[in-house]
Amino acid sequence: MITFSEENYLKAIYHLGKFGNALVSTNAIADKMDTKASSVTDMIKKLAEKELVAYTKYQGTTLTEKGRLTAATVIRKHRLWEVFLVEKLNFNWDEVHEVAEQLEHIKSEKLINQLDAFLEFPTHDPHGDPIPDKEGNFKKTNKELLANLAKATHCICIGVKDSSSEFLRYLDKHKIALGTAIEVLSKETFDDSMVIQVAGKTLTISKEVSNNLYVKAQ
Amino acid sequence: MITFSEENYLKAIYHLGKFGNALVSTNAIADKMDTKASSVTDMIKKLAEKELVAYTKYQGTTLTEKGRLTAATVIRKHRLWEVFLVEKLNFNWDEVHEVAEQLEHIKSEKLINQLDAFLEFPTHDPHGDPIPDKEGNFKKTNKELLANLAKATHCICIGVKDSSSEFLRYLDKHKIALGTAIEVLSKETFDDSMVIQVAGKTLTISKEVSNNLYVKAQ
DNA sequence: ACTTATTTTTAGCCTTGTCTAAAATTTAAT
DNA sequence: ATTAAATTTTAGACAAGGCTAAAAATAAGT
Ligand SMILES: [Mn+2]
Ligand SMILES: [Mn+2]
Ligand SMILES: [Mn+2]
Ligand SMILES: [Mn+2]
Repeated sequence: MITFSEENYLKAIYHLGKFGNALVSTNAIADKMDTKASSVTDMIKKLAEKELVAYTKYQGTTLTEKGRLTAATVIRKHRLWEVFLVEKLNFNWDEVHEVAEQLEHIKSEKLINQLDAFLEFPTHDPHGDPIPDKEGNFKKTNKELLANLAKATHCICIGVKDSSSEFLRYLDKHKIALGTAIEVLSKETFDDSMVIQVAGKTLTISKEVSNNLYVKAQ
Repeated sequence: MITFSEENYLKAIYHLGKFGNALVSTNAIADKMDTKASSVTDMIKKLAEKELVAYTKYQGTTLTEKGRLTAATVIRKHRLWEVFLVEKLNFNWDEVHEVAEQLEHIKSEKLINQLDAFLEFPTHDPHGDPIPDKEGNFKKTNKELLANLAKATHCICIGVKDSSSEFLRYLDKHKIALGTAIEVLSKETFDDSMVIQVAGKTLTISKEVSNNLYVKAQ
């Protein structure tokens, strides 16, 4: 039986290691998990013992196939629950993450598959992140950061990089949601700010904003 | 912050102590929790420290008002989730308990209130048990055991005492569900078996069955 | 190449929740 | 009223998951 803590470590390694491939450092994990490097070393040993990660002292850690699938399944559950909270329980997209962090650890294959069906097999969560299938796979959509678009480009918002409550509520305030059409009116080279057209109004946004909005060019 | 384990102990004490009133023995808790008396003593001390139970050495334990409310809230969550699983995710009534044991520990007031609304404020779970409100209260319906009914009585099944998978599947097999009309055709004094009329057929049931079916006489 | 800085691991300790075995207390039986 | 039986608590141990401080290994700087 895998513990909540083990699942959280696997998820962190998955994200840090670009979906399970790259070597991840002990400190990077400690940072992400908000814990100490010594605690990470201890846990990595347990995960290696269970063959969920491959670990060589001082060199770093990667997920095994078994670890990758476990991590992807936790992420699948997290994102499906986020969809449930927004679509069925009227949560706002900035309120779901904390609850999903708990729900993602519920163990029941039937539960998650029925939930998936109940939600009509969503492909993305409320923040635009893809939902892995049962095998832990998902097609990666070609999204790009709004910051990288040229002047006069038309695009549609399809996701957020930063999904903090503060950023999401900023977007709410300015009527930017997934699916919202955006046009780049101008870019300021000095501070990388942008003037965009959104929801019938023009809006000046900082590079912090444009660097955290994923869009699909039209 | 209250732990999963603490919540489970409170729930056990709540059930054993008739909703929080009576004094509960250490052994009774150990039995119900499938643990050892020494572990119970340790935990009781922690709960007493947190003022969730009142405890005097060798005498037994009762819930405080704070403990009673905490226990009732966990039970509220458990039963709401059971309704969700049956009503929305097509679980059978014998499949929900294990998953609800996990879901009942999720911490989010908004989650449980929105779930309650989404389910349209159900009053009973799939086994006929009442769902406490936010204050931990519920009106107790006057149900009685089928075993106690006299010959020729008409009644409706409104709950199960034993909610084990085995018993529930036995009921499924014989088309007995919540709401099903039952008539007592005869009672055998020798072994307390009964012949009943249900779903258009006559059926002989043992005292193990009639002692575990709650009904409302018509 | 050698020294310094950074990263990582080890060693030892703590808390939570569990256990077994022994001691203390209460209850039951003569 | 004693003695025996059952219940409950204490003492001491352990595994999981965390911590701090010190040691070891790797990486960087001159
Ligand atoms: Mn999230
Ligand atoms: Mn998300
Ligand atoms: Mn249940
Ligand atoms: Mn139930």
